[in-house]
Amino acid sequence: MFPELDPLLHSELRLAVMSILIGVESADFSFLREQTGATAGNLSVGLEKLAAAGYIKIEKTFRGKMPRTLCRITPQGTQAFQEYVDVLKGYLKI
Amino acid sequence: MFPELDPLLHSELRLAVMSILIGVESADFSFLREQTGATAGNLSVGLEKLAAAGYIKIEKTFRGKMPRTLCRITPQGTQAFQEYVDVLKGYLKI
DNA sequence: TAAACTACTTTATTTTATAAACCAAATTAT
DNA sequence: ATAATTTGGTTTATAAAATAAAGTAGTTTA
Repeated sequence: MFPELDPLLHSELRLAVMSILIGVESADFSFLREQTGATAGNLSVGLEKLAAAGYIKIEKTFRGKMPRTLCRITPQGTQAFQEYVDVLKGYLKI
Repeated sequence: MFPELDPLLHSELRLAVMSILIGVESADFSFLREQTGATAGNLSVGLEKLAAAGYIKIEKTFRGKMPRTLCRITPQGTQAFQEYVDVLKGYLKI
């Protein structure tokens, strides 16, 4: 009746991050920070968790001399997100 | 861009409870326990939180000699649930 | 060259969720 | 009759998570 909601995605911040990443080729740390309104610390931890699960891929590069953390969703991430949405629809009856 | 998801509803158990209650006139503790699969302790705490927020009303009665805890959603609860769904739709783009 | 800013990570604190233990009465079995 | 089990929960303790604070490393601006 109420299958489990992937706990990794059932978090306001991580869900927002995935929601952004699913719509773009890639996004950097600052952009995700602006869009989500999260603090840098929370975002850092959140991204690390998503990466550890294989839902996103983090690529560290430089833009000129400044460090830059690029994130992109993986196929597993896309699938997990889609599944989460489907399960949630059952909860919400939508 | 990402408005807050009511933290009281953004919990797997409490969301499941609300999802049940929104569709029925009332439901008792045992029924909610069966449907959600939650332990009695977690359900007890969860219901108390929803009641404290005014999202549900808890009525303690007896069925014969056995105690019975009846729960029903309140108008505020219905509204909060609806709002939660709407906000979530923004996250999920559905 | 000192202050302030960018781009983070790490650690600590608070909150929340989960699980375990407990309680009281009712029912069932011996 | 009484002991064991079940029902219907609450309370308390533990584990996990989210949030916030502090720290690091380097860059840009005044």
